[in-house]
Amino acid sequence: MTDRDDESPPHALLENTPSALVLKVGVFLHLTAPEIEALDALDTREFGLAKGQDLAVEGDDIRSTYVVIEGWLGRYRMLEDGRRQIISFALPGDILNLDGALVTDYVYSVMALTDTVVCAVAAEAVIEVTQEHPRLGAAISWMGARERTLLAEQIVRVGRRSAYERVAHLILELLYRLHLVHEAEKRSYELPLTQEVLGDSLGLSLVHVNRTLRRLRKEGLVRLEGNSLSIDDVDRLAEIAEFDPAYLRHEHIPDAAEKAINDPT
Amino acid sequence: MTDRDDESPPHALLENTPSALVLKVGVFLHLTAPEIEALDALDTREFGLAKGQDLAVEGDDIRSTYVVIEGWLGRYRMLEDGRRQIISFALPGDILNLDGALVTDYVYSVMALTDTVVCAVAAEAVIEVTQEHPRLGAAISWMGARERTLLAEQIVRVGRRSAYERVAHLILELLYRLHLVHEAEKRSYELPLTQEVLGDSLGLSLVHVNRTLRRLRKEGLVRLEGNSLSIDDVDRLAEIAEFDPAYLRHEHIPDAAEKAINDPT
DNA sequence: GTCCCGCCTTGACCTGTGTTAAGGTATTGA
DNA sequence: TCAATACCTTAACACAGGTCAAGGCGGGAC
Repeated sequence: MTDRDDESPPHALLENTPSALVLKVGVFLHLTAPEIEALDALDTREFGLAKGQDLAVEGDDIRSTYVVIEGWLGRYRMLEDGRRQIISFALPGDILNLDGALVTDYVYSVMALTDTVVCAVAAEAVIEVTQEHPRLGAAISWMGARERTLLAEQIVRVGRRSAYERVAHLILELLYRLHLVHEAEKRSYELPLTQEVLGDSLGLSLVHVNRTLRRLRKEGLVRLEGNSLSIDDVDRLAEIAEFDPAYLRHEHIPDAAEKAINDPT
Repeated sequence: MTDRDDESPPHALLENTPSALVLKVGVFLHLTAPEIEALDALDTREFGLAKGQDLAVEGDDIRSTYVVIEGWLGRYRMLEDGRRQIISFALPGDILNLDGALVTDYVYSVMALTDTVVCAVAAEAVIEVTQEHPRLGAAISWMGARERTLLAEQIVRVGRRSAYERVAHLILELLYRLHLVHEAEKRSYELPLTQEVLGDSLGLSLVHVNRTLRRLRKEGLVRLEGNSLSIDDVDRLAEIAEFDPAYLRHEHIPDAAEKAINDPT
C-alpha cells in the first residue's frame, strides 16, 4: 500500500508500546512514579488495521480509547447520498476517543487511512485512574482542549477560506503536527492521503484538489512526488494560508496550570 | 436591541446566580454536598456585555471561565481581509473557556451577539477544585467532549452540506439546544441573530442566507417574524438537513461512566 | 418631525468550484 | 502476459453561491 511501513523513522516517543499512554501523557505533564505505575497497569491491547478498515462506525458503542502507534486515521461522517466529511486526522501519537466512557455512542466513524497500529485502552479504566490521580484528569482535559482547538481551526478552514488557502493551510498544519511527533523533516513529510481524502477533509471535490495542487506546484510553493510532500517556501505558503502555528504549540500544560494542579489550595 | 430581555422566560436552571456553576454541573452529575460547597466557594463575578462587545479577543491571556447567564455569544476568528468565521454559539447555560487555565492564550475572539450576562470564574480555581474533587474533573471532561461533538457537527455542516441544508440544520440544532435550557417552545424560539451572523457561522454570504431563508419560508417549512422563528414542519426540515439530534442528547453522564467515577477500583 | 443607521430584501451578473468524462500510469494478481 | 484496480491528471461545461447595487423599513437620536 503506502510504503510507510518500511521507511518510517523510529518512533522516538512511542517505542515502548505498553506504555504508549505514559509517553503520551508525559509530554504534557511531569508524571510521578505512582501515576506512571497506574497508567502502566492499565489493560492495553495493541492491534493493526489495514488501510480502509474502520476502527469504529457510527452507532457503535465501543468504550475504548486508542493511542495511534503508527499510521493515519480519520474521523468522518457519511451523508446518505455518499458525501463524506472527514472531521479530523489522527496521526501517530494522537489519542482517539479520549473520553470514550463519557460518550454513549459513536456519532462518527473512524477509518484507517493507511495501514495502522493502534493501542486500545478500556475507557472506563481511564476514568477510574483519573479519579485516583486527578492530575491525570487535568492532563486529559488538556488534551481535549487541544483537540477542540484543532476542530475550531478546521471550521475556519472549511468555512471561510478559498480552496487554494485551504490546501495550503492543511499542508502546513500537518507539517507542524508531524514535527511534534518527529515524523517530518524540516520542510517535508510523507503525506499518505489520496486527493479524494484531502477533498473530503477540506470540503472540496477530488478534481478541484488536483487543480489546486497543480497551481501550488506551478507557483513553486510545494513539490509532491508520490507521497513525499516538500514545501519550497514555507513562509509564502503561510502567508497565503494566513497560517499561524500558535494553535499547535501546546506541547505542555502551561506553568500556571501545572502549578494549580500541584498545589490545590 | 433585541427584545429578549423583556420576554425571555425565567431561567429555570440559572436563577441563583452565584451557583450557576453548581446548577450547570449538576445537570451532568449528581453532586455531593462537599462538591457543591467547593463550587459555591469559588470566586465568581457576574457582569453584562452589550451586543457587539467582545468578551475576549484573540491574543488575550484571560484565565477565566464563563457561564452564560443570559444572551448569546459567538466564538469567532477574523481573517485579515475581513472575512469572519463564527466557530460556535454559546447559549444561556453554556460554559465558555472551560479549561481556560489550560490554554495559554485565546486563539479566537468571543463576542456578545446580544446583550448578555455572564458569570466569570477564575480558571485556575476551577482546576484546583478538580484536584480535590476528581468527579468534578470528570464532569468537565464530559462537557468538553460534548463541545467537541458540536464542533464536529459544525464541520460537517459547513464542509459538506448545501446552503439549504446548512440553514435547516442549524435551525434545528438551535431548537434542540434551546430546549435543553428551556429557552424554546416546542417548535419555535427567539433567534436573535442577524442574517450576517448566520452567514458567518454557516460559511455563507449574507445575501445567500437571505435567499435560503426565503426559500424555506416559501416552502412552508419555517416562519420568521422579527426574531421569532417557528418551524412548521420539523420532520421535513430534519429530513432535508439529515438532522439527527443524537449528538445533542447528552444531558447526563452515561451510567457506566458515573459508576466508574464513583467506584474507582 | 427628519435624519441616520442597522438590518432585510431583491435583482443582475460573475466566478469558484462541482460534475462529467476520458485517458494515463503504476501496481497487483492470475 | 494481461486484466483489473487504484489513483492522478486534464478539459469542457454547469451551477451554487458570491458580489455588487439599489431600495425598503423601522427605530433612535436630536
